Amino acid sequence: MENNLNVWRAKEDITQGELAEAVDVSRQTINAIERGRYDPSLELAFKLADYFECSIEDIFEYDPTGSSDE
Amino acid sequence: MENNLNVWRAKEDITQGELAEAVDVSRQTINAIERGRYDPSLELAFKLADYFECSIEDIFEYDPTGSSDE
DNA sequence: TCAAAGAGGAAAGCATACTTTACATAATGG
DNA sequence: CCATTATGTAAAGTATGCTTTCCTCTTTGA
Repeated sequence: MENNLNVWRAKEDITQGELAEAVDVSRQTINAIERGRYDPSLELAFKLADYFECSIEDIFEYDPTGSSDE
Repeated sequence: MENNLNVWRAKEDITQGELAEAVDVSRQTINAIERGRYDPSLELAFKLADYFECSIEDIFEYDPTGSSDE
């Protein structure tokens, strides 16, 4: 799974902490997702898409070949 | 979080077991999601949307008011 | 010079998604 | 009547998402 959360965040010019507060998770959770340490829950994905007013698919790209980091 | 996975499944006329195999999870996982016992991971949500050739938002509806069962 | 605040990053533990195994019920058809 | 198929449920264990705490680096300002 890939994501361009940092790009969306840069567009809005907000910090990880601000985004974290907006979607009600810890700052470290946003950090971990941007760094690719893990994928968010479906709920958090919805919250992020809601915040940026886009679809989940606009932020996250699922790679069916799926070797987690290729 | 609400979903109409059973409707999509009915459209394709497949069993929980068949869907489970198609998206590579256990039958109980599909069952649990349909029954609302928990939400799928983002990865599984992508696999399901892929399978039904629709968007995640077509299957799952996030309720921001969020009291889990209202 | 250095204390404080702002930004990002990582480890350990807690919460939740998922699996395996097992059992129960209803519907179908020999 | 009995075997099979589809669904629902549950308990125990594993994997993964998330929080809390701590650390580093940079910037600011007295």
